Amino acid sequence: MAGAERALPKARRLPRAVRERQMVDAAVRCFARNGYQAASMDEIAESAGVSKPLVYLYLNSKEELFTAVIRREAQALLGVVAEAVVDRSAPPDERLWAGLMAFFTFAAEHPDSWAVLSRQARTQGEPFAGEAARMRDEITAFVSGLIGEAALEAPGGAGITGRDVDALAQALVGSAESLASWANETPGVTAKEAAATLMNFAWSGLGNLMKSERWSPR
Amino acid sequence: MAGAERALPKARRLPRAVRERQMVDAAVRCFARNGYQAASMDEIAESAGVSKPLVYLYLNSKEELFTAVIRREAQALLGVVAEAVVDRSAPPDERLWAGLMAFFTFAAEHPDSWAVLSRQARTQGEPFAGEAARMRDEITAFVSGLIGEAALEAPGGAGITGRDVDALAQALVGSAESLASWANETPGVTAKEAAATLMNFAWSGLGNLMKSERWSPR
Amino acid sequence: MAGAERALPKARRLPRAVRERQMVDAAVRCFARNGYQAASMDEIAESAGVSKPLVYLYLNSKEELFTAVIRREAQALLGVVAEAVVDRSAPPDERLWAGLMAFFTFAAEHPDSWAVLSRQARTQGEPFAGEAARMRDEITAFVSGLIGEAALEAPGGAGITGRDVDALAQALVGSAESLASWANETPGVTAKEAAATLMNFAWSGLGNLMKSERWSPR
Amino acid sequence: MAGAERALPKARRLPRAVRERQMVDAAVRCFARNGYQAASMDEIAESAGVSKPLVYLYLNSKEELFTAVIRREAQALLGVVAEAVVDRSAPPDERLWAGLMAFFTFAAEHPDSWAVLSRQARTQGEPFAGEAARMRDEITAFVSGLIGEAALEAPGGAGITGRDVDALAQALVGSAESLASWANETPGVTAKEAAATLMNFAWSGLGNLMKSERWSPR
DNA sequence: TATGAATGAGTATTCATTCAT
DNA sequence: TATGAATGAATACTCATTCAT
Repeated sequence: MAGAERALPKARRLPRAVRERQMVDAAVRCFARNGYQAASMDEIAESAGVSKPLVYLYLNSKEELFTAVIRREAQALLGVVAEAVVDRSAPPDERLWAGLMAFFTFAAEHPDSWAVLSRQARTQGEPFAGEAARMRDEITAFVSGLIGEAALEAPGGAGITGRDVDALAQALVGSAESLASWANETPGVTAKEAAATLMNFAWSGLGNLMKSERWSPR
Repeated sequence: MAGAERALPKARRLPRAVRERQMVDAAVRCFARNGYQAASMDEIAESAGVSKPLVYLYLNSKEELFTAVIRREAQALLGVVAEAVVDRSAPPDERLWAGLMAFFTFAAEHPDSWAVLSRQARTQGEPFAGEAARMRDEITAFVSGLIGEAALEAPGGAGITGRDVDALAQALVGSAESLASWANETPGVTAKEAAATLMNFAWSGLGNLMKSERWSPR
Repeated sequence: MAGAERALPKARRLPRAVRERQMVDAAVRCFARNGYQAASMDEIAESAGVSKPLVYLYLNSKEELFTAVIRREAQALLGVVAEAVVDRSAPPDERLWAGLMAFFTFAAEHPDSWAVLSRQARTQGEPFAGEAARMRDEITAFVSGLIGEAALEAPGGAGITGRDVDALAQALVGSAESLASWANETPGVTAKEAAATLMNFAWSGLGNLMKSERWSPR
Repeated sequence: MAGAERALPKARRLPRAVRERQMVDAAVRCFARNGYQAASMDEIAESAGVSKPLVYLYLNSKEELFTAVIRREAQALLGVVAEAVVDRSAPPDERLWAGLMAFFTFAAEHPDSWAVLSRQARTQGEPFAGEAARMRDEITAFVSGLIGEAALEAPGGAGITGRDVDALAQALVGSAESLASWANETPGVTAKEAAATLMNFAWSGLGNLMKSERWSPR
């Protein structure tokens, strides 16, 4: 009983930067659980422990808040992946492995972030749309690059066209997304397992492609 | 008085089944373009050429309408794929190829249907959630089956566990989804190309796996 | 007690046109008493005996509702004035008298209408602005016409320029506005008195002007 | 450390009177452009170059701030007009002329002040209402006095009643208001022109009245 | 079978105002 | 003297849903 004469449950008068972070954190949670439309500003404000006007004072609108969320989380995700693959002297398969590990680890450690990003990555109707899609494109482009590099090293270029590369990148990114979400909702699946599955699935397939061992109908 | 005093410009008094189909068609369009939350019942009713109360009379609620949409479209998609792979005597790779062709063809021919299905397939927050997820699970299970079969035929089972199989199925389904959406929004990409990409990407990868040629870190 | 088994205080299910009129009526009252900004849609809906959504269904927005109000009331006012002065063969003073009588009578009989119109007639900041100002300009132009006619008949045109005419019209309209509002808030002042005051004030002044009896400083 | 370590870019710590003037100045601008309701305290504080709490510290509330604005501007307007007509030995027409010149000059030189005053002069709904109306009444009373004086000098009193005088004053004030606003929004119209128009319009009309030359219907 | 009329319950957003320093 | 941080209360507008016919 001594001390603590009025337990202050909600820390008040915090500096703007701190409050702003709290708000975006809350928004990540809410958008992750309900999606953009169904999440309400009331809910977000309450979840952040502040009043609605303060959210508007700092973040201006639901749309800007969402944009801030996507940007921050996308930046974080891209950041860890980029750092993992930064060593350009490493062989492509090791770079891919490192990137995948970083990616699956991020998704596992920040399930809400991943939920927001993946949910919105393919949504087009919304007024903002692009923000998340842009990040996906960035990742896809990076993967395209990796695959392209590998193709160049292949004996005879393996007859792989630019569109082939794009399509393969789409496939690879799609399977990574799918695996990440599945891993998050399936108890006991680790980031390493997910990465290994994808590595095996993808890399050996790509390897065969590079050796011109293509499957064709009939 | 004699003769057509009611000049039915908008065909009225149609049998229930027909009206219902019109409504679900309209709903597919609207949900595809705007998503579940942003699509409005007003919009759907107008797009179907009927009054709102009629929509409620036949479909009861927005949620049930959406469920009906997902069910019908999922059924259609599953139907064409199932029919394509029905010949259990065919070799697994040919069955997979046939299934992929059916899948990508459906997605290409019914872009709105595919948009609704894929957009909702991984959404969890909504009150209904399951409907679309259920279909995805069904497809994934079928793919798991195919992969499992292949593993059994492999010399020594190749040391592939049940969860390996599930993970591979998730990866495969994810890449199919990603490729389908990419194909739909990229002019000039045909269903056959998409299917071929995936077949090469996946099947050879799987083939290597079966031969125990696994990639592992270090 | 007999009969009236469930006194229906609010007539329900009225045809759209009727409801719409009720709403605009209510809006006239509210805008008159509180001005555009301070009047709330809740208040207007309640005053009209309907729910807010119905107001929006029929009138679309506060701005459109206000525009509808101004348009309807301005039309009504212009209508009675125009009808009063329609006989172009009558001498100008009689036409002016008839117009003033019509104007002051309208203002007296529809004090709310007059309040809305006069309050908004000179407001410029609002997003719509023009609607009411347009009506004032129309009236002013008509008065300009009358004065211009009179000037033409004057011996030697009396040296009156176009801008003189405009200025005189502004003065005349301003005094009419002022008198109308004063009459409405001063018990016992009739429309006829107000019209007579203005007629004397204005017409004789104009008469002198026409005779070139101008006042000048020094 | 030595020397100007506080480089006060925005002059800070000003004496209260100065700050207060800045705030009221800013308020005049904002209220003039947007009206009472639409002007926001944020806007006013920013326009005054101070923080909102300071505005509240000095002016207490939006309503009091507005009252302060009206009072100051009305005082200023009344002041210049009163000074212009102070010579009670001058003939009435010259006093009126001097008053009108002062009025139109003020309106032209302080368009924002005039905008606030005229916009609010006839507004009744607002909670304060009176402040601006009071000033108008004061001016009207003064004009009434002038007209009454003239009537007394007229041969036989010209049969002019007290209410006639009030009505004429309303008309005169109304036309002055209208002309002032018109002059402010019409490029090239000078205060002198406006005053001359009104003088001619009004004074000759009044003169006729005094000579019992009344217009009457029929 | 079909609809025009109507609303309860929200949602994003804004604003005057105050507290703690 | 001066302000950054914070909010209660309102406001315009929307939407899924139902009633009466």
